[in-house]
Amino acid sequence: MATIGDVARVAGVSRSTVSYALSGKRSISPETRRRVDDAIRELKFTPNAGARSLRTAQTGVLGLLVQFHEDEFAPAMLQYILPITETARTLGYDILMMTENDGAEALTRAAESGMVDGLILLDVIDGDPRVDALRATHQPGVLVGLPGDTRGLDVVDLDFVAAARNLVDHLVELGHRDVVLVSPPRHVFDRGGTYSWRFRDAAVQRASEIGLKLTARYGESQQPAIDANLHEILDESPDATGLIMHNDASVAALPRLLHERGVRVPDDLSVVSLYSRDFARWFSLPYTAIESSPGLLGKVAITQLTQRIAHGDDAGPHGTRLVAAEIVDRGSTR
Amino acid sequence: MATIGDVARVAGVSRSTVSYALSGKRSISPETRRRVDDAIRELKFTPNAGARSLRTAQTGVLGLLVQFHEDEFAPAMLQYILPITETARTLGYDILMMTENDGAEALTRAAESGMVDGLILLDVIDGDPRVDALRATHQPGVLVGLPGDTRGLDVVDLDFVAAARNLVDHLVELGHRDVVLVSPPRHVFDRGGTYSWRFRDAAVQRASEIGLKLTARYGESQQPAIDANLHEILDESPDATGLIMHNDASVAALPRLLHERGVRVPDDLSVVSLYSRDFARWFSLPYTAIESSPGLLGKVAITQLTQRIAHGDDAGPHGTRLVAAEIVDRGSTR
DNA sequence: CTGAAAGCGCTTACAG
DNA sequence: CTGAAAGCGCTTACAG
Repeated sequence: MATIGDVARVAGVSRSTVSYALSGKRSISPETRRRVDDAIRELKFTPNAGARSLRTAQTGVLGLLVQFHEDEFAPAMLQYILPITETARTLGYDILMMTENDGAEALTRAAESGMVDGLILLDVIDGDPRVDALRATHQPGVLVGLPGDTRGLDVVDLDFVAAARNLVDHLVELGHRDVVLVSPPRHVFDRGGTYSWRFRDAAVQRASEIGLKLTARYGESQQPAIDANLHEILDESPDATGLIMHNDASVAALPRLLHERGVRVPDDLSVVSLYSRDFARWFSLPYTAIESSPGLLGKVAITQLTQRIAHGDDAGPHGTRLVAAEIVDRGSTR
Repeated sequence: MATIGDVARVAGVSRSTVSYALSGKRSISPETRRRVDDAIRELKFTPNAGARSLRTAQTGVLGLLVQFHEDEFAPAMLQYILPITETARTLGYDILMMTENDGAEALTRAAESGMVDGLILLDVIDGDPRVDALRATHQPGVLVGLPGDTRGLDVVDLDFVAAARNLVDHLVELGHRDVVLVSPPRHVFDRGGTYSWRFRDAAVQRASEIGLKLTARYGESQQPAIDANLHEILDESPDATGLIMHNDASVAALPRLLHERGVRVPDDLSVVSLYSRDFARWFSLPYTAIESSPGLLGKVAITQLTQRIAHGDDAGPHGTRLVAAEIVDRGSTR
């Protein structure tokens, strides 16, 4: 592998000139520039990342901390990972992906060893140990998912409160009076997945405000429990005319299950949910839904993080950005 | 951030002693060791990754090149990414994930800049430009997916030939005489996805050897084309009693579609396929299938790669490892 | 069992 | 417009 010294020798200039030609941080005569460029091309020179990061204390790498919970639906995670990786690259960063169970330890290791310039925490929950680890490192970081205590943190999440209200209003406007909500599994509530109760509590409150009967139930995330749970829920609310699905694994199973029960959508039952366009495509889901916007969330998160890396506290106050909840009408309600 | 010099000062020893205490490459007196360990703990010292990689020319990072084709089923990719990341960590490596469209350029950039010790190419096709780029870098690499020319390469893939034979034999043993195969979309064949024709050609050949009528059809990978395509295929082979699904997106849609058509499995139709246990779980797929073993493939690939990194050509001859195709009986045939 | 020193490949203040 | 030199934080041959 060629070094900057090799390039300097071939071009007949000093190493600093090669470095400045690369960075553009001072002006170079056209003739010198040409010779340097030729030498770089001839030697296929690429600056060594380790040396550069040692000198500049910048790596051009962001650490992405992904966690997989048994009670969550793994394929949904990919929707977030991909746009994050792509947005990062657009801004000149690569992604170091860390999937360890002990996310706090992984985060600390990446930060303390200077492997990354910043950190993205995916699927953050209330009381998430990674958040304490992030605070301890003094590294720039951004959370996707809202914890309880956000002091001093940059956070991005979907506006689940607005999402729940929108869906409730949508059904009420169509004349529904008896609706069932299928939430994430109870275990998600218990371990601090704030999106679960933010959505449910907002739906319950909105329903009571406008006189809708709303029955909130826990869903499941693993077969065969999903099917049994959905059958039970539907059996126990025979008069419900609307169904709000806030559960990835359950809504993915719903089309087949409703077909088995002979329930037609929207003729017999109006169904609304919350998921992304990609998710709808992968699972052939035909329901009107709040767009969960993983691509936008990833983009906002990475943009915020890179500005924090570049400007520190001058990038503005730390805070929470809730992405607006927009409804995509797929005709599954009436 | 504390440096090795800070630790040395606090412990009252030289920097080399701290370094050797860390690496264990020479013996240290118990008393010195204690003082060094105390200082490391006190200062929360973690060696700087950039400095270490500059000195040792080793990064402890592997580059993972992921590609997303429009004609493939994205959620299936996660099955490979996760076990690769986890196996790598077990062996002391982190994963730099690269998803650029121009995979060859990304690979070259990662390798030439010395960001990684080795490369994993996911979903390799025949004529894959990343393979040429890999050869040019002289970096250790492993391919998941079999290209046409494997000279000098370490390759890991599922044994699709054995998989196809197993499934054909399984159906024939049960007495089936007329079977339909749904392959990946035509576009996957055209762009060099060797798994598509390795599986199809082996199935066709095996069928002709043992006198089975086998109709091979192209599937689709995007709705609504998937449904239309499957309906057409089933309509045009009304006498077929068996169905071999070699198409992730189509098989994911099959349970609902068969239900809509009133086709019961296995009473009216025997169905076999090829996917992983995770995939079956995510999509509630009830079909007997060849286990595609993404976890095992990832593990074999990473193990092979790390040995190549450690021992170069002494790690044994370059070659192709085909993972055995095992059938998981889910009772969808008779 | 331990230390002083060289050097990995960059970037950048300093000097001209 | 350009160059010589220092130094980022490690590891390891060399010396004792």
